[in-house]
Amino acid sequence: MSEMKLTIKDAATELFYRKGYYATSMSEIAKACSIQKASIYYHYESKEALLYYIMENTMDDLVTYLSASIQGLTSVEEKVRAAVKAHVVFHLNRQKENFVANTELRGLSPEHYQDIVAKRDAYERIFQALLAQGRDEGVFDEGDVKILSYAILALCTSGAFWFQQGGRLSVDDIAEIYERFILKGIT
Amino acid sequence: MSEMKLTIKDAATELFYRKGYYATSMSEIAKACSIQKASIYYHYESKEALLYYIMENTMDDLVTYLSASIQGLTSVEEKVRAAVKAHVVFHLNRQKENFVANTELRGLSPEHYQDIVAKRDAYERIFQALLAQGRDEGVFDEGDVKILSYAILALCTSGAFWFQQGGRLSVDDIAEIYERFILKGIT
DNA sequence: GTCTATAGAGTGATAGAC
DNA sequence: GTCTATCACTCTATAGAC
Repeated sequence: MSEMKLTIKDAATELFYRKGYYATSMSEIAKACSIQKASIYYHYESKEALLYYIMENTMDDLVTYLSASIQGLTSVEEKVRAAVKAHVVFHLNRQKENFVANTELRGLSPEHYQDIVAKRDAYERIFQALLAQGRDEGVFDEGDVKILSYAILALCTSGAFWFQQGGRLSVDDIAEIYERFILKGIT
Repeated sequence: MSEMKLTIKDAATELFYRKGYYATSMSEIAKACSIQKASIYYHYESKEALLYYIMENTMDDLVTYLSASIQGLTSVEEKVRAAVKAHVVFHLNRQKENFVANTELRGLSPEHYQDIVAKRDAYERIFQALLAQGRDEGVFDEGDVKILSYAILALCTSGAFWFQQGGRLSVDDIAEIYERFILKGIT
């Protein structure tokens, strides 16, 4: 990826995060990069392609990070703990792009929308499989696995909506609070 | 409130929910009401005023509903249970306007934004006071009251993002799942 | 209260020079 | 790769007739 292509992506992420996708114009993105708006179209086909590009990268990295975080662990409880921690850490460390990926789905074309939702569903299924395994092994409570997974992910994602870098609590502090809360809730 | 004013509000709520505030035009709202877009301005000063009106009503009703739901209860655990249930039930029964109130804050003018955020903060403080009371009485675990309140509210609000009327689970089913999960998490 | 007509500004995207 | 210029369109909002 060329330097300017990356600069544009970062500027767009920041603006989509702060103002929203529809409220952000190509002129504003261009201004943030000190180029003309026409120049963006050399790097990206359209505004929607730019949004898709941000989301696609975020989702792919998220799945990769989660998979790496639970690999090698043996007990299902360990795995869920690690998965929760990974989700929280990823969402807080890459707060802006995750916020965009979670709130601007409606900005995508139907094809791109389907693509991102498919990635999100695959990601959710990893959590659902762990919850089902824990339930079957008798480690976790009975409970509706789908609803529980939605609850856990919504909870862990919500940090990205209010977290402030350099604030009172560190990323690890917050990850630990959520981890304890969730494990108590399901075991 | 006149009949047409209400019709416009409902149509706008539906469209803001489905397409988002910025992606919805006054023409679309007008079309959904079978009037011309200019006629909307007889009832509402601007598009932003319409958004504010929706949010203000929702927040005021939410606070009223919560207050009524916990009034008369004595133990702090009872109160938290009732508060959680009230929050979930309100958000599922009035799903669309709650979704809008939670996702379109950036569409408001600075003054209106402050106003709605103040209402939201006041609402959150009711939960925070209950959590602090429970912690002081030794009924609940030690824990960061602010972070916990954000977690609980994000969790209970998230139902409004995926809930489908007439689906597999009823409003009461979901309220009960969340209630159990949260009470186990904090006690 | 609702209409038609339009002002006035901004939008995403493209053409073609350099 | 970036620029200037512009197209074609949409948007919110207003003026004034009825």
